[in-house]
This record gives sequence, structure tokens and C-alpha cells, in this order.
Amino acid sequence: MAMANEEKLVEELVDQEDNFSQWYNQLVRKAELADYAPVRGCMIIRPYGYAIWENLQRLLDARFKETGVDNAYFPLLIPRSFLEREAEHVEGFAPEVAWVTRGGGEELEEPLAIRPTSETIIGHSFAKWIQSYRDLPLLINQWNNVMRWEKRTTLFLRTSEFLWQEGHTAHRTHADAEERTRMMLEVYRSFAEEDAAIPVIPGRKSENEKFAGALRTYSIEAMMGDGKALQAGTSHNLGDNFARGFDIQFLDADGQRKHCFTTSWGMSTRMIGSLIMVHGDKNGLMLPPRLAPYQVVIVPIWRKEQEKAAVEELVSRVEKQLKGKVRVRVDWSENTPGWKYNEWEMRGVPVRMEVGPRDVQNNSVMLVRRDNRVKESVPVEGLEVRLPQLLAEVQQAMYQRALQFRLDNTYSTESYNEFKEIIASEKRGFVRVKWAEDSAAELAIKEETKATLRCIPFDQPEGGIQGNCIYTGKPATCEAIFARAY
RNA sequence: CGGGGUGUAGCGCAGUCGGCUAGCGCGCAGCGUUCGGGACGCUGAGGUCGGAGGUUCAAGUCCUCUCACCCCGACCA
Repeated sequence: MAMANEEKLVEELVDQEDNFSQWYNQLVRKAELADYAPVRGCMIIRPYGYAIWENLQRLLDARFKETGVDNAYFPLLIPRSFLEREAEHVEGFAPEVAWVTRGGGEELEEPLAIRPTSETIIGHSFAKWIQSYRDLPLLINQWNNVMRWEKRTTLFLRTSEFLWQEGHTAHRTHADAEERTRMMLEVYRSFAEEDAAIPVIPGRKSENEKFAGALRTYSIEAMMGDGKALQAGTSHNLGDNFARGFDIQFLDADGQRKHCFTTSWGMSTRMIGSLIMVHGDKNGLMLPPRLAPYQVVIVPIWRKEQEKAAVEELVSRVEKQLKGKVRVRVDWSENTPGWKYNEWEMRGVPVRMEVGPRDVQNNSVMLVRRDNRVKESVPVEGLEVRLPQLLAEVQQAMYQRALQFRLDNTYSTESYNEFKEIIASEKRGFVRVKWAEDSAAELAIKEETKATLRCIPFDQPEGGIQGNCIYTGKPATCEAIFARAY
């Protein structure tokens, strides 16, 4: 008997519609993704949450390596003088840097910053490593932690310490740097859409929103389940700003000494927050199969001891059959089957496999999808074919569902009054408007509506823009997307 | 960092006008019956009442300070 998809079975979880942020916070903790730490603004990532991170790392790292990037590791502590070498950079990060001022019981001569990001200390190394145009491009990534002293924190979305990767590259020409910046944004886009099943809008950040010290910042923007926007990855073209600050020079083929052009790009544990808010529903998490720690949870069912023995035999046979093909977890705990169904749905496992006496009799198993609770009985022999197929279907359906949600909550308007109504409404959403790239107008809109310019999407109308800026009335130069953001 | 709120068992909470041995539900442990959508009975373990100081014969309860978390702002790839 199939249950209605709308039926809510996890009673303890508040409704998304009632209080989205409370739903989020409860879920992070009930699903055992993370916990609050004894240190203000920091979090403890629990094994289930960390397993998602490991899957993300593995898939994203492979995508980086396909583009020729190598991994390395740079120090946690950065000399103060380094941060000060790029004027905009220091100004942008100064308020949120944590400092080490004492060590070994003594005051340090030069305070050390706990890295908020590593452009500076990596720039210092790049200057030593790069001598010739033959040394370029230099393509480095590091998986690490960074610290930014945030005033207001939320698990995964904004914590004082967080895990991420930061890629740093150096190039011979500005065009090469720009190409790499866009290439890495495309890596993020494909990862988000194909692995995380999160549809995103790639685009360029406004001057106000760009990275401190960057020439240009690109980002992918995703819509969360409450209609708010979340920046899911960024890629910066740093021009020669940092190369000049750190003397990253090379001798070009023409015999001239020149400054490099550098880029940096990052994706963080915030992505896990994004997974929760994009895919989660009233019953809890819904994890895309490619990132789920367990793709299938087996729930054994039995009454009598002899039934249990037969079920055990079938379960172990299935486990062996799927080993190395599908990530499987068997729940042998003493909870009732119904309890397990709810528990693993809340924790977002994409497919549940029920194995009971009836299945033993038929030499089959019952598969149930997390996303729509559709059940199917599958013969054991076909499992290692059918299951990966089903997981791919779930992955695709999750992407489509998220995309449809974003489309349903994306608006286009030429009236600023309507713009304000949409942003102020319950569903929020993205608003796409004609725009003249005026920073003062952008700040005014933020002041008046709390909406920020998320990006100027790459996807622009063909044949240029007709009409005027929604705020200033000046001739529009592009279309821009505004939204309330996390 | 401003305004508001909350801190009592792992989680969620009650605790009246300051009063005697600090309670309830869930969870946890043991035993038994259950088991295809969050089963039940019995027995039991678990508390420096966020922390410090004060008032009092007496403080979970009143006062001061402090810390943490939540909500709203300001701030923030």
C-alpha cells in the first residue's frame, strides 16, 4: 500500500512552512549532521554530515584534477604584513580576522592572522615558484579550514570556522586568467547540478558584492526552499592586483618582466546547508544519491527467529552483490520497521530496501524511493542493475523538482512597486529586472527591500537590452537577479 | 555590536507567594510480549537547576554580574 506523498510522518520536526529556519536547525541536529561546539560560532560536523562532505570533496576534487589542478597545503597562520599588501583585501577582511598575538608565553613581534582565505600567503609562494612564462599556468588547490569572525552564525551556512577548498592559479595573460576563472565557475555549476542536483544560476557579481581585492567575481546562485538565495560557489579573477602586491613576476618570451594574472575560487561546507534547504521536505532531509553517505538503507523485517535467519541470509547475499556498486547500510537495530522508515527518511537516504519473509519467499526485495515513496518489488538477480538505475532516476527527479521550484518562484517585472511586493511576500523568490549597473541604486534597493543583487546572469537576452533600469530609469545595460539572501 | 527571549537529566518541558526528598514526557539500561509506516508492560539508572557573587533561617524561585543559544536588526564571498 503506497502512502500519500504529502503525508507527514516525522512528528517531531516543525513544518517548513511554519518556520523555515527552525526546521533547518532542528533537521541539522536530528539528522546528526552537526552540533554546536563549545566555542562560539563554531560547529562540530558529525560523522553523517562529514560523510556528505567527503563525498563532495571526492567528486569536486576529481573535477578539479581533470582541469589540471594539483593539491597542496599552506599554513593556517598568516603574517599581518601579508594581509596588508593588497589594500582592498585588507579593508574587506579586517573586521572578521582573528589574530594570534601570543605564543610560547610571549607577545609576538608580528601578530599572525588565522587565515580568512589564503591569497596572500599563497601569493608569497607563487612569487618564489614562478620565474618564467614556462612556469605558467600554475594551478593549485587546497582543502582546508578558514576562520572569519562572524557576528551571527548558523550551522553550515555561516560559521566562524568552516571547511572549504580554495583554488589559486597564476597565468601569463589576463585572458588566460579570465578563461580559468570562468572554467572553474563552470566546474562548480556542473558539480552543483549533476552531483548535488541543485540547479544554479551562473553569473557575475556586482562591484558591491565582489570579493575584496578582485577585479571580477563570478558566482553560482541557488534558490533555497524558502525562496531565498544562497551563493553556492565563487570564482574570482584577481587581475594583477595580488601579483603586484606579492611581486609575482615572470620573464616572458619577449624578454620583458611581467606581473602574472591570478585567480581564486572556493566552495565550502555551506554547500551542505544548501543541500538541506533545497531538497529537504516536511519529513526531513533528501540527499542526492551521488552525495548521500548511504544510497540505500536495508530494513530487515521478521517476526519469528526462523524468519530472521532467512532474512539475514537474503540480506547478506544482497550486501555482497551490491558491494562496491552501491553504498549500502543495513539497519539491524531493534527498532520497529516503521520507526526505521521514518528515521532514514528524515536522514535523507534516497532509497529504502525492505527485506521480509514475503521477499524471501519470492527471492525479491521491495525498493521505496525517498522522493516520492513509490514502491517496486525487484527480483534479487536484477538488483545490481536496477538499483544504480533507480538511484540515477532519483538524482534526476530531485534536480527537476528543484528546478521547477526555482522556475515557479522566479519573477520578471518592470515595476519597482511590484518588485517590492514580491520580495516582501511570503514566498520571496528571485526577481529578474532590467538594470543599469548603478552601485548607488543597488545599495538603495538593499536599504529599501533587503534584497541584494545576486548576480548578472550569463544568460542574457539575445540582441541586447531594450528598456530602462527598474530603479533609476536609465537605459538598461543588462538583466540582473535580485533576491533576499542567506 | 544593539533590542527581545530562553537556559532545570541526552532531548522537550513543568516547577504557584522563596519552604521540606526537584518532577513529567520522550530517550537510555534489564526482562518479557511485539515487528511490512515511529508497538507495549514491568523494573531501573540518570540532576553541582548554565556559571560566579549577593540577599535570606531557607534560593531552581529574589538581586547583581557573566556565559551560551534562539529570534529581530546592524555587519558579513
